[in-house]
Amino acid sequence: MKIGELSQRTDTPVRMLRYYEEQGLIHSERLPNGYRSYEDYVVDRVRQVRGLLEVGLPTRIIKQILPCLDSSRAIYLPYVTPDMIATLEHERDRMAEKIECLTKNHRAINDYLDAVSHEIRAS
Amino acid sequence: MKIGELSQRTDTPVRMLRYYEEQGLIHSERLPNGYRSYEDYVVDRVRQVRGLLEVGLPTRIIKQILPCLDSSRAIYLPYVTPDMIATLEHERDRMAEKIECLTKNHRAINDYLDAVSHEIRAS
DNA sequence: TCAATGTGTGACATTGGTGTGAGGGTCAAG
DNA sequence: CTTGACCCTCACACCAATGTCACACATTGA
Repeated sequence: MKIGELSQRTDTPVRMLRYYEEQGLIHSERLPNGYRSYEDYVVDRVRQVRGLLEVGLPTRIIKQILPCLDSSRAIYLPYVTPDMIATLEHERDRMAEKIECLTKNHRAINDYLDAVSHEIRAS
Repeated sequence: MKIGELSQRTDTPVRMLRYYEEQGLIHSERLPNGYRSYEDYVVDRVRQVRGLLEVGLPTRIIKQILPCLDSSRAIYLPYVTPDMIATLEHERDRMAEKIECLTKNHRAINDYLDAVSHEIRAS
């Protein structure tokens, strides 16, 4: 597919798709006329990238961890440096913290909304 | 307490504390000499603010939802505009999405690390 | 063929969170 | 009284993600 379709299917500005490519997060072939051409799996990848960006990971980190999250999961041992392991462990732990924070606040908002709706019903 | 202590206790640059105040996220009294003076509860609030910032919420939104997350939770009905409710519901839903995204990726990293450690043991 | 739409590159602007430094008060300890 | 640590304000700088615009070429449909 071309960039416009990918943009629609991922609800992502074309500008950003080119940026993600520049940052090494997604890959495209080129058609004879120079247009970018994407494989289907890129749709999911873009969604994943956006998700990770939204929870505060910078592209630098996303680029590092993405290969490890590929569903076609063969482990390329040469990639597995102690450095990489450390990064992954660190990011995993940070994710756990974020999950905790979000869960807590999510619950608090929910509780509040519940309380408000009761309040309103009572008035 | 003064800003330096708050900074230490929250592991937050002084610069940022002043910024959060400017954005209306925390509050300080002033000592006679002009120094900021914080109540104890601000420590928790700063931690909460930082947590929310880390998961990608802008200060503008944090400012809106913070009052609803106060543990001393009396509902001030005048604050409860339909607008506000909509914002809260929206942010709550976004949080749920983020939790899902983080959980998925957290698990994937963990699985990967597990697989790697087995791989290493086997080699 | 013409107009509209899509794509390419490149450059510049903006925004939000953050860093940093200047210049100047406050205060406690020596 | 001086020194050093802390605080104040203000301003400028930085970075990453994103927006926007200009200009050119490609494609497609009327």
